[in-house]
Amino acid sequence: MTAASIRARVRAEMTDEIKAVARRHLATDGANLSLRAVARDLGMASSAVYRYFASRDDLLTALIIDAYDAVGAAAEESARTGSYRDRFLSICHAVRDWALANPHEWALIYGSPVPGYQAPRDTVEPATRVILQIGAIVRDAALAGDVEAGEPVAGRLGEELAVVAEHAAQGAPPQLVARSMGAWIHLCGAVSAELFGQLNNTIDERREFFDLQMRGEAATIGFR
Amino acid sequence: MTAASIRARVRAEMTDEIKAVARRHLATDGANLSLRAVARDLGMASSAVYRYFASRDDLLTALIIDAYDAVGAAAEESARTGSYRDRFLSICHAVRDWALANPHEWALIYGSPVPGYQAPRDTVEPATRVILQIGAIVRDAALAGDVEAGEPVAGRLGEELAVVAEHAAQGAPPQLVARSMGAWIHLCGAVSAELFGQLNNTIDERREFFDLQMRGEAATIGFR
DNA sequence: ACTTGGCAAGAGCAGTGCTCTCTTTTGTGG
DNA sequence: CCACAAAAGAGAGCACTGCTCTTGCCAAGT
Repeated sequence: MTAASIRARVRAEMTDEIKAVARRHLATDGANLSLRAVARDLGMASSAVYRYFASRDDLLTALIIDAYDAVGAAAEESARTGSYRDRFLSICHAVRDWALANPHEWALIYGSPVPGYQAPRDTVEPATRVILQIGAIVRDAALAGDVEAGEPVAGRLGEELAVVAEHAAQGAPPQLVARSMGAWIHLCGAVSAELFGQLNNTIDERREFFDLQMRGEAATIGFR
Repeated sequence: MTAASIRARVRAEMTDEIKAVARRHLATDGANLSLRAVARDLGMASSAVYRYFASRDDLLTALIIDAYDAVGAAAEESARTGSYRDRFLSICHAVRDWALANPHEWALIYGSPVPGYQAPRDTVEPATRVILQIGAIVRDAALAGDVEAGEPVAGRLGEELAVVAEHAAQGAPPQLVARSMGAWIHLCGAVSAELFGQLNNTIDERREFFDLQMRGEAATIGFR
């Protein structure tokens, strides 16, 4: 094995270790992650961490990308069988389950953006994994005639949606893209509401309530 | 006027001034508000601010309460005329408009909670103003027969919803309470998605898209 | 006139992100 | 095998943060 690859592998392992410890800190301290504390946990000087991440924001960005990938993978692993409606609901619950298991990482990607933090280009592609899956399901359902297309969307919004449809769900009617995005937004809102405490002292049957909302979205989308 | 009330008035003015400057800082620096920077802007020592707010969290709490009150007031000032459906949509747009005008305050109350920050009791009552209004509209619509009740919700969730209905929207069928809460959650999700950049490079016709989503929720609720 | 209570200021502590310099390690080409 | 260059780590230091404690001051009330 060449030297470069040995170095690279050790470096990658160290990078992963830093991220792992940072994730652990995230779970207790939340988004205001202390690079020095992470370094202490690793038994190294804080300045050494800067060999691996140019800044605290860079470390956060790495965690954000990982989180997007993780929730995207969780959604992809959810059931691919059953009716299109069932697949949609399956994805919804997979996302919620992942969020409940990793609440701080959810907050990192779907909570308020860190001030001054500008999402780098690297984050936009992993961020789209879930919505693309929902889009694909709805598109397939549309092609199979298993979803009602409904009224087209007029005006400039309609044109925009047509562009989005072409890029992200080729073959799907624009109005279906809009309803899919609406469902995705509602999904994010429902998970955030649950995680951020807006249901406290009001709803305890969270899974059922979430399920009810997503069934509502399935109906709005128009699954048959 | 007695001395005590003079003192109290001056103190209240100072408190308001601190909050005003803090709000200004919030708009530029985001949620990681620097008490020292606020104090500098006010030309006073940072320790002096502690005469008015016991901690940075206390100052944030005060801003949070004000924000809840402001968005609640904005919703209450929105149109009280027209059909129940129109009133619902009017509230939705009022909330969105307020959020667009005060994005950082929106992030403060509906973004990820500040780590280690536990919402005090004082915040729960102002936090309910908007959803209570939506609940009242839907309840009135139900009593007027202007909304379809739809299928009742079974199981423990149904019981919980009945309790919520009794407390917050007396006379409304529990399933309508559920759908109202779902609409409110979707509303929050839609505003957050727009403010937190999830629509960037995808949808520019934000108002139209939001309107489309809220009309969908109006249909889900069952307004006639 | 005098006391007292609220207010402000300043120093100080422990922590932070980040940079700079210096030293040690380490993989490798001669 | 060994000298060398590149990579990695360590430590001090800067400017900043939240918060506390002590000191001084000034005005209001007896």
